[in-house]
Amino acid sequence: MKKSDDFYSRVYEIVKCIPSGKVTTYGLIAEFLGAKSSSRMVGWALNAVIDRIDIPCHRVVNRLGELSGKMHFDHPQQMKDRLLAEHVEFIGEAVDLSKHLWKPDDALTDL
DNA sequence: CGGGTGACTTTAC
DNA sequence: CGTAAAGCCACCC
Repeated sequence: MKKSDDFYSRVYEIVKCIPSGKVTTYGLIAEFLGAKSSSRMVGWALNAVIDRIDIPCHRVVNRLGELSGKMHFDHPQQMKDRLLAEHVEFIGEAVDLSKHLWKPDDALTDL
């Protein structure tokens, strides 16, 4: 495996590294990749792999912790349901980032 | 190269 | 809270 293929591949690698019970944001991933303004591409990249269980797209939320991508799931409720199953606490419809925010930097330890 | 796109973000009304 | 618009950038054709 290469450490850097494309922007997309990097997104997948990072998302796959998100530990259970943790979530991250599009902006954080994009920023980590060096293109903080390409946060949209992060979500778009996930949409291309939404079918791959290898990539827990449900652990990626917007900067407020809202499940902005749930609408793209076959069953939107599943996104929140999965997070709840991973002991992720919610504040209304948003994840409690103050307790479950994960940074790509933490992946460096494993990569 | 250029145009279209988007699961973002920010500002504004 | 809602919608709108702009900025922004990588990918695809």
